[in-house]
Amino acid sequence: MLKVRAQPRGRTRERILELAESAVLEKGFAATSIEELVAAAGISKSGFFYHFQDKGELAEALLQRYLDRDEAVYNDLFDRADNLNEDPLHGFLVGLKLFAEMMDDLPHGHPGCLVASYCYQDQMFNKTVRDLNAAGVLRWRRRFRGHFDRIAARYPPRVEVDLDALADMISALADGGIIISKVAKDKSILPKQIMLYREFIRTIFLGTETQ
Amino acid sequence: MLKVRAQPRGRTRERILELAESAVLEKGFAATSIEELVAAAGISKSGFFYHFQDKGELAEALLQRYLDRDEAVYNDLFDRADNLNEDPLHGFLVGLKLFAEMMDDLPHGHPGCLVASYCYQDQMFNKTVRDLNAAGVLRWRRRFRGHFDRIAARYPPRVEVDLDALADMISALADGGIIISKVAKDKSILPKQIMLYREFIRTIFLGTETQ
DNA sequence: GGCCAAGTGTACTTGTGGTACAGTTTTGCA
DNA sequence: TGCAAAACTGTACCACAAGTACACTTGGCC
Repeated sequence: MLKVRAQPRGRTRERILELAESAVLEKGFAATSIEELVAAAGISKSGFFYHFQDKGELAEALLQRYLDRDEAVYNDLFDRADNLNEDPLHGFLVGLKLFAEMMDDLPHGHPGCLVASYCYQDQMFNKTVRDLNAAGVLRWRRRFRGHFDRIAARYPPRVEVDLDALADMISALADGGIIISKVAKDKSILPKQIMLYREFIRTIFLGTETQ
Repeated sequence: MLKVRAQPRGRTRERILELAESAVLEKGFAATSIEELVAAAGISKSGFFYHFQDKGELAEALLQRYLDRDEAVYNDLFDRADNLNEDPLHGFLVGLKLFAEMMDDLPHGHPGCLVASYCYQDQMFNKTVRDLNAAGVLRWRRRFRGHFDRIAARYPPRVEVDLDALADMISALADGGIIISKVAKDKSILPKQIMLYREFIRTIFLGTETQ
């Protein structure tokens, strides 16, 4: 190596995580080699093992970072939407619209969901990572279930639905929408699915006769 | 090897494909080794390469088989439901219910969707495989779009929706539902999502006031 | 009794994960 | 300014799995 320059705290680790995330989303975890990561990050193999004990620790850090970021972004988005509006239903509908717009604004479409990626490589990971993944899904359910409880208190549902299932539906639709978008190479599919979900929520709590 | 017994035509190949499919759905394609497959199939490594030129050919055959089976199963299911009922809407609603029940009856939940698995390991595959995957998604869209055209002719939609997006929604929800089911380790999630979708279809074409 | 599908056996190359450890540079702080 | 700790580098290894190549063998069937 020509340049030998230690980075400020945490910088290199972040860079590795960033590179690893996109590689994992494109090829999967098993096919992402440490060697390609260190080459891209411009460090040596030893540098990698300075930051992570082994590849499994990378997997864990990667997912933890993803879940943390995800939660921060969507908490912010739905809180902002809620604060714009007194009514819980209309606040949530604004949130869903912002969500759809955010997905629409991604220049190359959504890069992929680590939870989904890990799900299809389950056996590669230890219990800690699998539990982390499960907790991520349940967190989404709880977040949206909270919205629906507040909404249902004011707007009795016009359709008989299980509110937990309705909360899971947004996770399923987002993960599925990402996949269909990626496979069909049409980035507009995901935001459209979010907007369809929004339409469903609207008819559940407001009915169809009000249109 | 102690036993040297050639199998009747196609038998061994099928066995490899069967073993490969479940292994790929559990660990991903890259992490599925040829060695473990041949060990499980009770043949030698050379035997594998007699049936498949390389690992890529296995990937292709695997996906092709999956898509063919998938199409046969769902064509049969929705055709049967349609023939039970004169009305296109009610026939389709019966089909969705059968679909949900089928998912509910799987003893260990849905084993996973190869399309989704391949999607998150995209860079591992050649163009043929990727095109095959995309064609699979478009086939689902066309199938359901056909249903909606027939339904909408008789029941003007009560909610403004894009029928192509509505057709994609079932693919997204199925793929997403599989993921959420697997990650949360709750096999009931997927059938519930299908039934929620069914409820959405019902309100779109019948409205909420008829309930 | 010969053909051919369906294999076996063996040897090889390459890539990857992981270990070990001594040395070097940079940063942050007092 | 000086020093300890952090953040690396370089080199040299090991074990093993993936994948390749190819000559050889077996058994069923017409």
